[in-house]
Amino acid sequence: MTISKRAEERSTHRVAMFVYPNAQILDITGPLEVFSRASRWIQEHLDIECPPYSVELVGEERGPIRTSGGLELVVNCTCEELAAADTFLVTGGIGYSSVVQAAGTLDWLRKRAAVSRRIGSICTGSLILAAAGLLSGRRATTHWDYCKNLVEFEPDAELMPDAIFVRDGNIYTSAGVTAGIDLALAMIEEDWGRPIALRVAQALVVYLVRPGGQSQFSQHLRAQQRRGILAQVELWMLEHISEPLTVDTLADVAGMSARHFTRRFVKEFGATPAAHLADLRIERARAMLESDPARLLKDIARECGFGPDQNMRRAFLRVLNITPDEYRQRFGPA
DNA sequence: GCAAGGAACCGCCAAA
DNA sequence: CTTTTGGCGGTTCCTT
Repeated sequence: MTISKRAEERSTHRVAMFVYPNAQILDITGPLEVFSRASRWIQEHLDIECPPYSVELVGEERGPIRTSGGLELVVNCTCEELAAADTFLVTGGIGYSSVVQAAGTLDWLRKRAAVSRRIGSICTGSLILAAAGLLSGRRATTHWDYCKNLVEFEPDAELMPDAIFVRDGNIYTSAGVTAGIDLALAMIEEDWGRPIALRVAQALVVYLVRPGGQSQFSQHLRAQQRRGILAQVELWMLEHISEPLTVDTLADVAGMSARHFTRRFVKEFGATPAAHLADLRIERARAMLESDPARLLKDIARECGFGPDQNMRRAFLRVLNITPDEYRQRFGPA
């Protein structure tokens, strides 16, 4: 078993999670569970003296806070009290809207970011990082329904709307709710290597069934709800997705010139024809990876219109920041 | 991982 | 005059 350098250090890494009233309970408990379970597993199996991770909840004040689900959590460390944390995570939830207006808190967050090894956010926590100016010039993601807000807070961020999580330097952002679990697993993989992260993930899958990923929003359903010639073209694309499709072909189907078709398409879908086609193909491939563990990647690639499986791999990395194989291991049947 | 060729994209301009 | 549409050419991006 290969263990990264960091594993040989005999200190406990502090993971601080910034929470606030009306934070989303799963954003907090998901990563918390991953880090504590990993900590126990690593200490037990690698015979390490002190636990590799300790997690604490940090907030404006000590004491109970009510999460958006109505449950109370106890903040055991205030912002002022927090010593240097190795990993600093900002949770999401509807309460984010108050946090982004608190200049003092944002200022404090900037200072934490400067002294932490890595900063992460879950769900709408990305908007808090954006408001603090920490995502300027960075690739980032957030909950699919809040992508617009992220761009408003930080126009200089390079938004990756479909990614499960995105790492840019020492800043990690993740998509909605359960993606926080994937984020925590990625950090454990970085610290301890892939085999251990996978063992922790396997242990967790037993308890955590992924309740909501962006892939559950079927583009086919959305296409059927749209109206107009471009919607018909989109349905045609879905029906012919395994074939090689060019902009010229699609423009013919729409009965327009390629130039005009592209213009109309971008206006309607917010993406260029090729980019949207890639999204449709990736969604089809994701569904296959999630449901069919036996199907070969090269067959999935062909059926989804990627051609050789290298093309699918590149498309996955480009859009989701993860390879098809890794996607299957994380989200395929346990 | 790299180079070459091709496809996609986009700004610009003109015509209807 | 504005809006819609199509063509051209340079640049970027992707596939092979």
